[in-house]
Amino acid sequence: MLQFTDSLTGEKVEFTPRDPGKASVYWCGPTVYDDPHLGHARSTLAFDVLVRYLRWSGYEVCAVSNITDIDDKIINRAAAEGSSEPEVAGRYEASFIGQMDRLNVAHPDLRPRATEYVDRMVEVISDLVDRGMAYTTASGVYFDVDGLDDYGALVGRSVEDLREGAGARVEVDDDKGDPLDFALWKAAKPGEPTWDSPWGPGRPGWHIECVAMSLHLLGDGFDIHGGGDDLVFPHHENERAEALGCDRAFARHWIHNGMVQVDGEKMSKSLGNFTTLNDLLDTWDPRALRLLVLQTHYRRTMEVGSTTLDQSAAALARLDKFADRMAAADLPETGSDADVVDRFRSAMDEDLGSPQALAVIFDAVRDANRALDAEDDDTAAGLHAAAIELAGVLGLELGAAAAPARDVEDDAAAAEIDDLVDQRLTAKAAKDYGRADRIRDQLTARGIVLEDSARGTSWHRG
RNA sequence: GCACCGGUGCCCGAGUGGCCCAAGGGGACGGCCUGCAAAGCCGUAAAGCCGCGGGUUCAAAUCCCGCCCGGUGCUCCA
Repeated sequence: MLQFTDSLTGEKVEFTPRDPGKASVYWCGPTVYDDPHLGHARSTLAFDVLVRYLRWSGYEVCAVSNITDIDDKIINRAAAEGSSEPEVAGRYEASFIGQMDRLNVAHPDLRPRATEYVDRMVEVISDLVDRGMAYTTASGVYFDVDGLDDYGALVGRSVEDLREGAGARVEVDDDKGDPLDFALWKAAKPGEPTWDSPWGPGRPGWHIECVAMSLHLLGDGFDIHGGGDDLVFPHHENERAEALGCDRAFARHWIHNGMVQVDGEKMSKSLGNFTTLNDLLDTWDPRALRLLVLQTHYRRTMEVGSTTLDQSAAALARLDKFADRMAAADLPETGSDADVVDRFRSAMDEDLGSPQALAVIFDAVRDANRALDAEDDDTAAGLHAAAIELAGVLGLELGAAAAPARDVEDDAAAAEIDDLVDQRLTAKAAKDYGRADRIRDQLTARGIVLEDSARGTSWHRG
């Protein structure tokens, strides 16, 4: 039985879905104003694994993740580059999806866009106004935090506490009755995209889109709402306030993933330790990043850097070699080793313990290799099947065939290298090892690594 | 400043009262393989006590208090 930490209570809860056998999951997708970064990757991977695991566990899952395609930053970007908001949003939505595809992230069942939900947002806001939970000013419509008993419950702070912090740091907007109140609808400003509303032309505030979309697509009291830790406040707190302000049951459970650090520091553009995902995935196999993410528990802060990526790439290479070795061994067809599967399930059921789950897989790999060495093909087959199946549950496909295609080598250079490799083999056959080694050294100096095997010699760039 | 989260071997990182004299991965070392290597497989060592100082307990990496360090949040960043 799956248990996970519900960030609303901070306690582990047993997952008991609203509808038996079904799981409804919503997590916050990106605001598409720039290329995705490591943080997006980690968060998306975390929920990808959650969804995959729920499915594998037998749940019928409906997974929803949004695209926020209207927002201050998108407007600013469009203005800065002299293009339009839809153009900016479209470009970075495509960028996001493209990078997530490289990471083998399963597409959510539904991927709603904020701009497609403005009417429904207006409905939610109207409801809040009718119920006296929100008020109108010249600059827009604001949510009245005092109307809700447990505002601050998600972030674990009292209204007074939050107000103190807000008063200390935030410019209080004259229009707002309380510094904690937040905009549901922003009145139109020159040059900004606008939609019609009962309060005049304008655009939706933040937070509101996720409420409109999640409740519409998954229904009241859906199971799990997730996102990065940094969204807990104010984003998720405010979403919750909006839904509860309408007297509607919101997410039954909340799951938040930890942040990413680079070299022990906050990852940010200004620190210059920031690699775009795109560049990173050009340099490392996307599966190495997934493996790295899985090796850290999802709630913890994790370290990403060239060192840790290299380490994961090495581990991945071992898994690929394992898969290839077993595939070549012509093992009997068999199901996954039941004990390994059980241990994997125990690990994942315990707050999605992917690090331990991975340990189970690595143990199976070692044991399968040992079994194959001992010519115990039946044992090897069951362990191999389990390792492949369970890695798949985590979104990892193994084997050289699963690795991304390398850049096509320059034909002339490749032909020359092939020729040298042949010459070396000839020398070896003649037991002229001095010459064979000189050729190998020459190739090594060019960054070419040779691998001899019973089937001949292959080479790759080191 | 306030709040929350974290500090575990050379590195990444599990573990949150006894099953821990602490998983797994990387690296190191040794063996097998090889003409020798590389790759691969197997194995071994490595934390003198899990940031520092107190305390609770029969028992703590795990709970409490203080301190140091890192991160996140405090109006729009996953």
